[in-house]
This record gives sequence, structure tokens and C-alpha cells, in this order.
Amino acid sequence: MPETVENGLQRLILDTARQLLTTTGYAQLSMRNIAKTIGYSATSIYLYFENKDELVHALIDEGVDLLYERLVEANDSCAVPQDRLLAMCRAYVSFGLERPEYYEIMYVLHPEYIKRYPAEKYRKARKNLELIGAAIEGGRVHGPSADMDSFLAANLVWTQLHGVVTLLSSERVDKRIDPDQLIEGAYQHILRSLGIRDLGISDEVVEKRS
Amino acid sequence: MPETVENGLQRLILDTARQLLTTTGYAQLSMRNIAKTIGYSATSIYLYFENKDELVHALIDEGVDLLYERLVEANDSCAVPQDRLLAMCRAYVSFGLERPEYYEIMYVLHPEYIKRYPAEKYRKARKNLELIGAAIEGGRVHGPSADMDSFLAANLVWTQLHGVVTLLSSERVDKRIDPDQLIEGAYQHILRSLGIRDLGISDEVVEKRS
DNA sequence: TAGAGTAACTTAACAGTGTTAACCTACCTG
DNA sequence: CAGGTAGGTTAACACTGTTAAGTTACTCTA
Repeated sequence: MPETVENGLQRLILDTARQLLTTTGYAQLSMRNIAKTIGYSATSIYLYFENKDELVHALIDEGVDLLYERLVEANDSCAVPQDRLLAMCRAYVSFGLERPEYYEIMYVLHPEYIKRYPAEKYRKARKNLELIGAAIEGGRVHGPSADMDSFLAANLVWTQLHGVVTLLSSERVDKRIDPDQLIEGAYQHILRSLGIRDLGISDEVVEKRS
Repeated sequence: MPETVENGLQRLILDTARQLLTTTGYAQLSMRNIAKTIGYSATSIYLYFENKDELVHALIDEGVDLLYERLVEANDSCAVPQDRLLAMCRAYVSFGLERPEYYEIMYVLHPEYIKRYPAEKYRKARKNLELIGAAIEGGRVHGPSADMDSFLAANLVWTQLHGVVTLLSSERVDKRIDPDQLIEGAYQHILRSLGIRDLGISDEVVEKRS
């Protein structure tokens, strides 16, 4: 039984896994399901991936790249440095809500269910945060957190966005709350706290009073 | 086979489930494990709980109550209204990090793995957010978001805290980031954005510039 | 050309999961 | 004493990830 493309059952497995993940979700992503859809036995997957974790890690890798692309695109679409952070926040939330299956395996799945993402791959994931950190650094004008190091600030932004994405896509947010309002509120929250100029609304100045 | 306490294998099951959850985590919380530790057959659990989801919902209920207690305690421990929000934020994060198993079943578990928390029980969970909303309402002094309705603001605070808790306890935050710094940063983030006076640090005034 | 080796894949099986159907047994009641 | 029922049980189904062993079929070598 040859494969669809030149030399690559591994590729076929990964493609099928991705397709299964994005269409039916992680809960339905089983070794036997993958095998069934490509007409192989479940154990044949183990010839190309050590275990399910490694297979999922490959998908996480893809997700990290996908997110990275979106963040770079958002970054490049802004001429003014001050707009970059907001654009990247939008890109992050869009990714999280539009690709919930990717987001789940990347940032939601409990370490008990899936082994830690390997350290060397972890670096690439960190690049995403550093991109945000750079946008903060570049857009910083004034504000009370001007002294805070930008990597910490990036993580702070990340936690806020992550909270919005996860609570919204798990449908835990009250139905009376308008998702868009919550999302936009989070952006304002972030920009204001970091002392980056607000959009549309008039600029604000934060002064210290003895 | 009588039970340990008056009339209540149901109680015994729930007690065992809680003990198993808090000691070994949700991943090890199986019907057969529960049954084994109390010396009953796994199917006997179904005489008292319709399915595993219902059993877990009962545990979620407990978790919601536990969190509520902590929030009320935090609220009551503050004489000054302006301190309440911070105290409640601390209480929320403490709960999330100290009782990760409870937090997981309450706010992390994907809806695909566990059926939606029933609507009537959901109300109690909302009380927790309303408590935060009240603290915002009460502590509000000035600030750009003074017009924002407090329930939305509470949800915004929630997303921030939730992000901090989940990313920290899933160990996804870079090791170079000090957890306490991240947490405290989130608090400042929140207070500043809501225009509630900052702790320790001198008060801030937000003015509009034409 | 025969034989050995190996690459690629399969079947069978293990230990675990939630859940259902059928059964069994002891007690209480008419 | 007969019957119903409360409170359990065992067996089984359809899954899960994973391992060990077996089966091809092709290739390389003596």
C-alpha cells in the first residue's frame, strides 16, 4: 500500500490528524480514528510517532507557527509603533477563537493528559511572547508601568488575552455579556495599563500626585 | 453492606470522589477507582448519580461554594471599600493555585469532556462574579472605565485572573518570570484600569487632555 | 540462485475508561 | 407464605493508548 504522496505515511498521518482535529476536535482525535480514515492499522502510527503526545506536539508546532504568522502579519500591518500591540492582541484573540482546536492543544490541555511540550520546541512558542514584548517596548510612551520589563508585561498581556479566549470559547461567560464588548474591554484594559495611547478615544495622561 | 454514616452511600461516594480528586487529580478520578476505594462495584455509583458528569457537577458545586466563602471572607476583612477588590482578587488567585483540582473541574475542563454545568447551578457560580462586581462598584473612585457597567468589569477582572491562574498552574509561563511578580502585576493592572486607588504606591489621577 | 536480513505493516492482547442490561438476594408488606 | 422492591452485583459493549509478536515482501549478499 503506497501513500498518496512521495515517501510519506508520516505526512499522511499528520495531515489526517490535523484534519480530524480541526473538524471533530481533540476529543475525537484517537489513534484508531486516524488509522481508520487512512486505511491503516492503529499501530502503524507508532512506526512514525513514538506516541500520541509526539503526534500532538507536531500539531502544536503547527499551531505555534500559525499564531506566529498572524502576529507578524499584525505587526507588519501597522505603520505606527503605538498601534502594534493592539493589532497583535486582535490577532491573538482571533486566532484563539477561530482555531479553538489548535488553541486547546497549545494552551489549554492539562499537563496530566499530555506530556510537556519539549524544551527545544518551547523556544519557538516563546518567540510569540517576545513579539508582543517588542510591541510593548516600541509602543510605550508613558504610564505607570513604564519601568516594568517588557517580557513581564508581555506575559501580563498574555494572561489577559488567554483568559478572554478560554472563558469565551468554553462558553463560561454569562450570556448577558457581549463577547465583543468583553474583548474590546480587554484591549482597552491592556493599553491603558501599559500607557499606550488609546484608540479612537482621546489620549490620556497619567500623572503622579505627590 | 451498610455505609459509614447514617443513610448515605451517596455521601460516601461523594466524599471518596472529593478525596480522590484532591489527592490524585481529575485524571485519576474514575468510577472504578472510586468504587474500589469504598469496596463497592463501579456500577453501584449509578444508583446514586446518573453519570460521571453529575458526580463531577456535585464536586463543582462544592468548589463554587468554597470559592464563594473565600471571596466573602476577603470582602468582610476589608473595612475600606477600596481595598475589597484587591482582597478578592487575592482570594481568587489563592483559591485557583491552592486548589487546582477544584479549579480545573470548575473552569478548565473542556465542555466536550464534561457536560455543561446545569443552568440552575450556574446561578450560584454567577454570584461569585457579582461579588466582584459589587467590589468594583463600591471601590470605584475615578478612572476611564467609570462608565462601564460593573458586571462587565467584573468579567474583565475575571478573565485576567483566570488567565493568570491557568497559565501559572499549567506551568506554561516562562521559568524566568517570577510568579508573584506576574500575579501582583495583574492586580495592579486591574486596579489601575478600573480607577481604584493603588496600594502602597501613591494615588494616581487620570486626566483627559483635549 | 538460495538464503539471510530487514523494512513496513498487521493482529492480538493488555489495562484502562464510561456505561448499560441483566441478574441476584435480602427484606418488607399484603 | 407470595410478591414486590431496594440495593446491590456480574458481564458485557464500545471505546482509549500502547506493546509484543507475527506476517509479509523486498533487497542484499555469499
